[in-house]
Amino acid sequence: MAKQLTPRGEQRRNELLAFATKRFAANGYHPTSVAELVDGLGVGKGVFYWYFDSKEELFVEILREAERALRRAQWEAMDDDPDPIRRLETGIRASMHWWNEHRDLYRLIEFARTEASFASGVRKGEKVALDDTRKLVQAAMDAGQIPDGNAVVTAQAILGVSSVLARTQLLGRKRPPDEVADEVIDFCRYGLNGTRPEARRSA
Amino acid sequence: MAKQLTPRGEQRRNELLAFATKRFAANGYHPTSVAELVDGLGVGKGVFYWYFDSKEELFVEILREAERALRRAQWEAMDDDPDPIRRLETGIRASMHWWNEHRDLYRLIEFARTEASFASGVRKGEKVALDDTRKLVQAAMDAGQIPDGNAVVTAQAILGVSSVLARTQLLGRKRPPDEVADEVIDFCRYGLNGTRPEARRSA
DNA sequence: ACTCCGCTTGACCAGGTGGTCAAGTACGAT
DNA sequence: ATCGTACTTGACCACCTGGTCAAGCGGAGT
Repeated sequence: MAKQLTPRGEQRRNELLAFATKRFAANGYHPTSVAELVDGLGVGKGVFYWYFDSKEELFVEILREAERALRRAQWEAMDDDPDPIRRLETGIRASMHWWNEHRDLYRLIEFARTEASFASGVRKGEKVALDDTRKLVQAAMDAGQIPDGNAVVTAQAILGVSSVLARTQLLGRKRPPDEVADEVIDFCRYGLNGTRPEARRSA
Repeated sequence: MAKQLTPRGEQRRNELLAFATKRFAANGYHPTSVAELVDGLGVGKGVFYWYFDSKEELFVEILREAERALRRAQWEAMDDDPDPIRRLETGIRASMHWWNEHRDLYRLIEFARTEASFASGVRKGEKVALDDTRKLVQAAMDAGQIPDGNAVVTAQAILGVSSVLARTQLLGRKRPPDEVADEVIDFCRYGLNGTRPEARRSA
């Protein structure tokens, strides 16, 4: 697409993006028709196709923006901390807060992974996330903070724990993001055998 | 449904189940039409509606059978081992082998979770899996094998690591199930800080 | 006052969709 | 041989889908 938009146009486009996100998350991508979207906004169908080439493009756009926003949130939180383990923890915490405020997007990304037409895009985004994580794990290994091992697998495991606890504890039961982040960090650091020498748990 | 089926009927039904599983996993549930299924099998449309009330029922049936089969595989593997940690490990290993041989079903369950009409069914199945896991974690805590903690969250974390590494390592890169299971177990036991005193890694 | 163009309208389309059903076929039991 | 019923056929249906487009609107620039 990439069209020149006036401020008014920009706003319409965002309305469409936001409303579609809500409906897709609530009802699923396929069951939500373009008609439902424009009716819900009280506009004609042509509006939709003025801003997007297709329903599919709209969805891809939502995904792309979500990934960009999450990544930015993580990087802003990690800021310039030089300690890899602390960066990792901060990243996890930032992710939890972000998911907490963009619950709909979690489900959309999960769906996108299950359908061939979107899976490749999602995988690209996840590759970036994995690589960010992997680099931190590798740095921590190099610095001797944690024992050597397969950094890729370790990074995936960390993302897996984050993802599952985000889904179940944060989005499912509605626990506070910081609490869930603490649990993710705990499990990732110590695993089952973890001896936790001192009290932790942040505010 | 629940109809009296002759052996021939039973076979047809299984053909439909198997073919639909393959197509749903490859193309997605919604994009796969009933017409495509019956054409692929070279039968008339009435055949489909003889065995299933609707496309949706077919899908739910696939999910239900998948969950039952996986659970049975886990329990058969764990058999009568009294040690909870070892049971946990065996369960993880069995799951990896099962997913490895039923790759299509992984994606189907992931999709089912993203759509309101199927999500409740999936959650029920996952609740069972979580409870099985939680009981083992609790038993290990009670026996003093691992430190006390929130057994539910821990169980979820274990399932999360299993799930992610199954998806990425087992199904994505096509690593052997036993290797992936070892990595899951390693991470779950020791986390990042894990010191691994002796060489592990099974054959 | 007029023009221009970003934006909006909604009837319309071709092509599917899930689902039905009257009719027929195959086959085991008698 | 015939009968009953488990199964199969495929034309058919009402409805809905994503997408198009000629026509019109409205507000900023002149």
